[in-house]
Amino acid sequence: MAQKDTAKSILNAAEELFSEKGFAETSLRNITTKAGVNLAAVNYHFGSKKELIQAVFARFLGPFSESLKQQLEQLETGLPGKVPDLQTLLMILSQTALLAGRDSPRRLGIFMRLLGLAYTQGQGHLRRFLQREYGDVFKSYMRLMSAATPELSDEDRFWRIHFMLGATVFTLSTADSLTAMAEHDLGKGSDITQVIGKLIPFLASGLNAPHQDD
Amino acid sequence: MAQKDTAKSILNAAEELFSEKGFAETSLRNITTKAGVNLAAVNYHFGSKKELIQAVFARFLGPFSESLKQQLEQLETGLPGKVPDLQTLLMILSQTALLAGRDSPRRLGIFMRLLGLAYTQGQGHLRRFLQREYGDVFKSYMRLMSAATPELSDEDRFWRIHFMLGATVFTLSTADSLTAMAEHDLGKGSDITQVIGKLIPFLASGLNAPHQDD
DNA sequence: AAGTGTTTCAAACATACGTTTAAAACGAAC
DNA sequence: GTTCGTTTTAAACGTATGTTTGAAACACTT
Repeated sequence: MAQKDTAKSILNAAEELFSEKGFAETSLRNITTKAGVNLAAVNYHFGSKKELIQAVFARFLGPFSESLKQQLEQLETGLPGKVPDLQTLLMILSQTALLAGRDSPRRLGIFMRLLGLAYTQGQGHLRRFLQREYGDVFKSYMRLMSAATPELSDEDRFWRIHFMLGATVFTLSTADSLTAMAEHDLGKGSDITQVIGKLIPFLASGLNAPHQDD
Repeated sequence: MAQKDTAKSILNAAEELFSEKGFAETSLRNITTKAGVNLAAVNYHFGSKKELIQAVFARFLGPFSESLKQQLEQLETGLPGKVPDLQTLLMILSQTALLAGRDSPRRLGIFMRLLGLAYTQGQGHLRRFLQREYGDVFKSYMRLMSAATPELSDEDRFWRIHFMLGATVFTLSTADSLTAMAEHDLGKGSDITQVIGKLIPFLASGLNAPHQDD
């Protein structure tokens, strides 16, 4: 193993272990053992466990948000003044995500699980980090989303977008257990691309559901 | 405080702290301090931290699953041979959940957050515990769900039900942060009952979305 | 009021954690 | 081949955790 590989091995091991067990339940000793490096290497290369967690997110979200930003700019210059189509917007997001996790088929699932953890688990520093680093692209996407659903009230749109977010994060993050269940119950497994293919019509239909008074 | 209150105070404190910070991040000292009881009380009353976690779930899920079982039996004897209606099934579930958390308005959100943690966080013992204790009612409900959506393929139904589950757990578990966001962004907050009111049409519409080939 | 089983308590236990240290090993430049 | 900055290593540090202990306090029956 060459010298620069240490940091990368740590990131690989951390990414996998965090997604399996959560942040607090994964010790630096777990990580360094799995990575085959010395315990002190984490603090040497990343400073602290918190910064390692952020680095794991940055390695995925950096390329992802960069790629998404490009796609969105391309969309806006391609159709100047035109309103984007909802299904298209969803497709762009899923394609970008699939592209960012293309190294291995499990990668996207792993990262979705991390994203879910970031939401549910304490880790206030992580939320602040994500907001600070990637808040802008997120807002851009939301603006387009609003333009694509002009018939929705702001309130309905707000809630339905979060319903979508929940369905996506939850199912993609547990995709491997779910495909195992599907395999067992129905004799039909699915890879993550197929799950996304099933997810999009569900989301599009839910987002466009008729308004219902309380 | 009377003597029997110790166990109850511990459960109350644990429920809240677990939902805020996760299981591993919440120490027994956190819990006993907040509960105003001695540290050793947890091990005396519950045996171990693991068993305390299970007890927190049992306190909510026991009444909930009992009540749901009753409702389902009532539904089947009320309409013998008849197929249940989807919207009705969703309503029953949400009403039962709201009823089980009626002590305080925050209770259901807190518990949903715990449920989300149970899924994402390691805690293998918890999943086994939940499966063993409440697997039967869950399966009954699923059977009715299948009967209510005969036009869906088993595969589509399987996935869409999990999409629903994800949207529900995610949004209800983060309901308080989301209502705060909604209040800030739109000037309109919502309590959890209203969120459920918005959720149900979204779910029903998503579940009945037209099938789309991969 | 004495006796008995239950519950509380302060203190200590062993263990695991994240982090720091100082020396050793390494790699590239001269 | 020596030097110098970088990286790795083994060991230790201080702190926090879950759990156990044995004595004290309590509630109830007789």
